[in-house]
Amino acid sequence: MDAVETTWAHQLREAGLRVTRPRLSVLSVLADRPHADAGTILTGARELHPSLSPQAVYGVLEAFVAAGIARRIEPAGAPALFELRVGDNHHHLVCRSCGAVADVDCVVGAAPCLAPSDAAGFVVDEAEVVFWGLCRACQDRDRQVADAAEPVQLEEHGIRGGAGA
Amino acid sequence: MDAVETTWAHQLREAGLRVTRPRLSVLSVLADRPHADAGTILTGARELHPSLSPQAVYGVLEAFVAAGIARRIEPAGAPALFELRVGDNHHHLVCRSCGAVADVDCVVGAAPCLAPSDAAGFVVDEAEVVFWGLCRACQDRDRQVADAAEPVQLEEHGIRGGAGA
DNA sequence: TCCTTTTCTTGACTCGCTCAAGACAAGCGC
DNA sequence: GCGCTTGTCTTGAGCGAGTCAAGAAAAGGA
Repeated sequence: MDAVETTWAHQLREAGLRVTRPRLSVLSVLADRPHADAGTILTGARELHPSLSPQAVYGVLEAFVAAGIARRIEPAGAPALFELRVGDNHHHLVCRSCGAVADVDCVVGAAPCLAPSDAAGFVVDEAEVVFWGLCRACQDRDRQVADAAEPVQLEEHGIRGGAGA
Repeated sequence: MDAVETTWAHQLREAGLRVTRPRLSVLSVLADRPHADAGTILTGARELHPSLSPQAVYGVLEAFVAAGIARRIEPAGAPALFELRVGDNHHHLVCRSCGAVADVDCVVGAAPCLAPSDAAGFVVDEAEVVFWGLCRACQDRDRQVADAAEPVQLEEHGIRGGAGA
């Protein structure tokens, strides 16, 4: 176990979790790729632990989320993504075209960073903010396509319709 | 066809869609129940059109969303919900316990009503805000359970963990 | 009324995820 | 270092939401 794995092992024990190879593999993948989905995590973790099963990944991720080591985000129309960045209060930018996700720092800092104008009797503990748009790579690609063939509709980027918010 | 259906028929034609019984049935259910999922819509619409197929409902809803008649919302961990309220700029309150959804007016009004502090090269066109919490009914039920048996953890309400936003 | 085009029905299928049972291994006490 | 307890992982089945494709049916203009 190298220095990084020792740190992770310590973090797992701190959270009351046992230190196992599947867990270290998943941590390694998550550290490499923030915002990975379960499938990506499985593929990556299998490079370190070839016999790893999909169910083990789901179990590990659930344990991480419960222990506060990882955070689960679920953009509409996409499988759940997982990230190690927890504890701070940040939001996400999601590309409508390729699904790329980027972090945005919250200007307020503490959760919930927003309060609804009228809570309709709800006790609100979290405000989840997702910014939908087009990432730089997809903008560039669109420009190239538009230059090559004039009559191109930008409409096709809509993963979903809906009013803005 | 009654007066309400005539209005809907007009709205469908305005949007360039043909007027069909499945579409009128779905509109009727959506008018009755804002924030209904595809299954609920199917069940409701079958009261008016018994032979309606699930795929027809998906097709109708997709056509409505594309035409701007309906809006699709997808709270994390729940099937997609549909609502007729479009065009204005509002957000949603979601109950972690029972999944109930309520509308909240946006104080800003125009989309996107928020701008990320650093857009990381993204062109943002929409900010989606979901407030997570506990609805009044679930709060009441919890209080009753807590009164009946003292040592009750409120933890079990978490549909998902994760840091606040 | 006919004809074209859109829409709906039928049926098979994919994907993301969950559940259950038994095998396995981490880590504690000795 | 060894055995035991208990949490974790593997194996395999299954579920719900949603998609895809092809042919039948119906809307609506000529």
